[in-house]
Amino acid sequence: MASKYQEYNQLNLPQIEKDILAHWEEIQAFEKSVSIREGATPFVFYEGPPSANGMPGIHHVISRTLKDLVCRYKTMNGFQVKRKGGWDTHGLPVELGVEKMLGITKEAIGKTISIEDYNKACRTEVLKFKDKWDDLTRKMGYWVDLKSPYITFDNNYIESLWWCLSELYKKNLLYKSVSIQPYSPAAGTGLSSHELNMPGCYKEVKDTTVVAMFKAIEADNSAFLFEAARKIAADAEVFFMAWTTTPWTLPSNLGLTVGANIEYTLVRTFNPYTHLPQFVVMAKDLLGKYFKQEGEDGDFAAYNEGDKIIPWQILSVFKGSQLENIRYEQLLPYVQPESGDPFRVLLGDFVTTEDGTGIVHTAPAFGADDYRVGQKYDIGILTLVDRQGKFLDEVGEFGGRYVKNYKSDPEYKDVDVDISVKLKKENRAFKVEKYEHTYPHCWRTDKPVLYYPLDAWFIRTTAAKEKMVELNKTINWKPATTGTGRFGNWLENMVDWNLSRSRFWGTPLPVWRTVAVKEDSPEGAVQKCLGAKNELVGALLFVKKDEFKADVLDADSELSKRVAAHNAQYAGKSKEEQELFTINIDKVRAKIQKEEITLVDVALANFYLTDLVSGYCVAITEETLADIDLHKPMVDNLIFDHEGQLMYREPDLVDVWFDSGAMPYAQWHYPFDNKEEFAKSFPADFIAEGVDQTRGWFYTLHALGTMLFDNVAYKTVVSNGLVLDKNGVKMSKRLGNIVDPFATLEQFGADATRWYLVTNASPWDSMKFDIDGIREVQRKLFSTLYNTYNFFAMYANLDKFTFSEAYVPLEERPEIDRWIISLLNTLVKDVTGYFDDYEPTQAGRAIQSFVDEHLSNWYVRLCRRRFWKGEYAQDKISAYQTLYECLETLARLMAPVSPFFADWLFGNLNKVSGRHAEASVHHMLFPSEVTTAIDADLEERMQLAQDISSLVLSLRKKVNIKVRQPLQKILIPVQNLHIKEQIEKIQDLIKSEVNVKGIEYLTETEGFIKKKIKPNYKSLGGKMGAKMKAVAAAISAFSAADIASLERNGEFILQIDDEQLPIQLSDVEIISEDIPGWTVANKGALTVALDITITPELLDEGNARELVNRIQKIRKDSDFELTDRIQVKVAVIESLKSAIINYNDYICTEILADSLELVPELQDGIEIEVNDLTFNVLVNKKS
RNA sequence: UGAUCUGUAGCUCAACGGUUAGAGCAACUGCCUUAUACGCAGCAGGCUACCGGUUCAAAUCCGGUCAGAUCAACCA
Repeated sequence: MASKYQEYNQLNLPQIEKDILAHWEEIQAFEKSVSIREGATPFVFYEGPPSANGMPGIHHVISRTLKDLVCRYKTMNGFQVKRKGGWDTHGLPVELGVEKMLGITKEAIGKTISIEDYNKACRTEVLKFKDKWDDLTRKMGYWVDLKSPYITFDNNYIESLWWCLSELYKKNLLYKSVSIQPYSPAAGTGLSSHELNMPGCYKEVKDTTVVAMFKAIEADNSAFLFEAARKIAADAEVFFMAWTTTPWTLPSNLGLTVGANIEYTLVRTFNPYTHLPQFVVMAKDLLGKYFKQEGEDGDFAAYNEGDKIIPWQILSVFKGSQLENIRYEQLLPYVQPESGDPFRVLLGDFVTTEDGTGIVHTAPAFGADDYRVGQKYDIGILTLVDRQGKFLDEVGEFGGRYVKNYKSDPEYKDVDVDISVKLKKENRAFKVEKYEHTYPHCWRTDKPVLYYPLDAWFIRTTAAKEKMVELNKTINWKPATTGTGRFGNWLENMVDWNLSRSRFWGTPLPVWRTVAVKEDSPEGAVQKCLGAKNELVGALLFVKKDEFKADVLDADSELSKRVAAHNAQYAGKSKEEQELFTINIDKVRAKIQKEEITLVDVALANFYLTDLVSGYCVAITEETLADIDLHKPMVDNLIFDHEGQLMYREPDLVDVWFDSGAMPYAQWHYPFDNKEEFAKSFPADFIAEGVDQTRGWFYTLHALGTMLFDNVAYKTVVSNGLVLDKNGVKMSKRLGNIVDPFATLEQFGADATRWYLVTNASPWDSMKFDIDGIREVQRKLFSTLYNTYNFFAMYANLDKFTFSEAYVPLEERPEIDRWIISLLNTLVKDVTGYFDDYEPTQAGRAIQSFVDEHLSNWYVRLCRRRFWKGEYAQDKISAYQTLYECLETLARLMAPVSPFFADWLFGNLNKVSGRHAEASVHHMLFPSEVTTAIDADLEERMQLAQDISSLVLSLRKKVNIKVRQPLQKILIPVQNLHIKEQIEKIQDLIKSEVNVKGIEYLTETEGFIKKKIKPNYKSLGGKMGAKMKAVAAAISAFSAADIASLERNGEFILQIDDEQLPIQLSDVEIISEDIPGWTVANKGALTVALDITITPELLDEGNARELVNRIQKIRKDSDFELTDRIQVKVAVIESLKSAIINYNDYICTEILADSLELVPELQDGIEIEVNDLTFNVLVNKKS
């Protein structure tokens, strides 16, 4: 144990942190903080895995601070908080980074670079900055287990993911389906939503749009339309009008969708192009877009071609629901769908009347909504555009033409225009015009994207929607609005989760099928979904000889065996069939000798083993399982033999969000290992990430938790906002406004940075990061507290205070000690409440204001003398104990947010006092409030003391009398006895603080003091309601007599509009505004008057104090020790003579002088100035 | 385009529907200090983004508009 408190010259947070870090490592502080809670209730935390392929930024510091402080707080509350770290290692950002590094594009992968080499590059690249991340983690004081993190590319991790997928598969929640996805014909590839959201992808374009006319077919359900029309023209035809911005999708039209509750009209008019009489159906709300007001009910007979005003007339109005299933003639009858019942009117909830006609042209192949509603009504599908983006040959005169100018052909003619012209000519277009809107473009080719039907695997999240919504209600969201708003909304509008990614570096989908990779028509395919690695046993692995290092079966004989079995199937078949399907093993062997082609190529080439030309074929056994890497390309080379049919893996990878969403299970390699560990750690008590994860990690965790375990995955989730630069702009490399976290930590230290990030704004508000804010925190909080500690250390060392004396009972301590202890306990209560509520911002701010306003600038300032004057007796010990307790408690309160400084402070104190056995504050328990120490009255009167002092100081300033000049008295009018008693208890304090001799109270104030009355709106408002204004006016108009009457009787009857309204004393606030003849100041209801008469005695005392002040400065400038005794000579000045004589003792005591002499003249010495008089003093240290 | 969040002093943030919207930072003027810290007092600085509504009373509640941010997207 140290005998002295360490004293410091200057606060150096970064240095403190380096020392503490070393200390933590030495005592294994983090590991210990977990192990000492062995057996305690666990508090489960999940670490959202960061991706280490980018440098960490300052925004990572905020969310990690949040996570860390909660975990530390919970540990200090007695929970055991394990924190397994993790790395997110798959996914597009990694791949794009590698592509960029290698200077290649997606197309090159598998061609100029093997998938294997490419994935090898990803594997190393993804952890490129792991060291940097680890370094940041350490330096910022984030306690997380970095030694055994989960890594998403790990085989075990992937195996758990496979298990999850197979569970979903078993529950029929995993399925393959066509989905309409963004597709770039120019690049020949589907696009991820990420790619579609790259800046500049949505471009403003001008497209030719057309309102096409679909001819209704007369039948029972459409009779009501025709009836109305037939009254006017016996041969009337009725048309549905539908608008499209993509006329090229019209040949693929199979339906028209209307809103069930939208009102539609049948309108009689003329076609503006052909001028033929017409009966058309469209939404009532949109009539104004197509018909001029003046034409309504116009004269049809008088209409001539080319007339500007076209007459029109509403024949009937009806709901969209009445149109359901009415049939119409195909608009452009080039091709019919193979199945389904097309060309009907459908109902869809996505229809609006914001633009178009309220009738939506529906081509299931080219729109997600269209597809969905098409499925519902089984209208089939027509995909008349190929993957290059051109019409199929069957599409008549348009066959073979590109629907957009994908080849940058200068001669390109817009198909949309030609289709529109054709429709115009055929009397099938009502309006053709250019329309400007935004449309997504391929970021690579800059060409417009098509929505196109592509195969994909889905998780049927919609099946679990109800449950997910229900479970979400039990989650504690911070802030709550994110849970109900952004997240709740997202759940309500959920669609099935598209898992498929056509990439290379990721978790492979563990589904094998008996159909070749690119083969269509999967009808009758056999498929299986693996749920464990060992289910691969028995699969055949095709590899090049040097790729598989295991000691394997005789591959050749295995191959022969398989080929023989295969051929046996065709034993009884025709010769042609045998020739076509059986395999010549010798040919295969020959090819094996020469070529190196992977199995994927074979599979693509129709998977006949005759074309099998790769090197080796082995069957996987238990022994060789260990050598299987669960990534591409190896998994693609694994093939199952299903009764002679081969099963190939579905080529897709799984969305990386699945990786992270399954981390509660996969981090433990569940269910293969750690079953108990998992049971104890699911669900999480707490997670925290940025709001941008709402529909990412938060969603995938929730979805999988619900679908796999019928449970939430987390109980509390804190979503923090973004960190913006000081101008409110998102930080990005492009703008160069990234704040380097290392430089910040180096310069200001982690604690100041953490504190700033936590207290500046609520974590969920996006915050503008300004380095000056950190500087301020450092100065205001840490410097202040540091100085308070240093002040304590300095005197405690002199007095050898080590907290060895018995604890002085609170009731025996002076008022001010009890006050700060009371406040301290209030603080403990508040801070605990805030932390429990996941409101660290409020907690930090409360601590900050305690340190700054109360501890340093009131308690210490007022108690200074107690520390350096007088005997080492109860009062002094009480002061030391009080201050010590404040500092120690603060260290514990601050520990979650500023772990370094807190431990430093705690350590410094504890090393001397040895009060606690713990080697770190982080092993301590969080302080709990001592309710009995809280004294509301005491806190109130200290507030009064502070207010009164502040008022007196402002009065002094007004009349220009320095505080050092003592004054006789102050005068305080008091409304009631309680206030008077309160002030009396703290009057000594006020007197010394504002340097006055006495306080007088005015209780009988009537007639003497000028008073002002104000209505208390809050208490009156409820009673008076609408009469409030009149009441307030009446009260403001009170005379002094009225006020006196109210004060005397406690009640007053107001006369308002012949109504008598009683008011109570509590309904108003009465302020003593002025005391005639005195200098007065007010704050709220408090009034203080100051006697500014300076008697000769007071003047002497003031001068004496001035002199003390000057000599103290000399002592300090001369570098005397605090305890050095001195001798002083002063050159006499007449007006100061009496002061020096009368206050000689006082001065000597204050300046530790053995003698203070007046001499006529001084040659040497220092010139000083007191109240505009200059003279010399000589100060000598007594040797 | 939509959903969500945010918009208060030059800057960062406060303000149970209730008196004249407050603090800190920064600038200026003083004061206090045997704590290299700080504080106190004064002086400035505001159409609480804008427009409406509810209410005796709105920065606060409700609509709408605008701006910024995030996420999402099938937008005819």
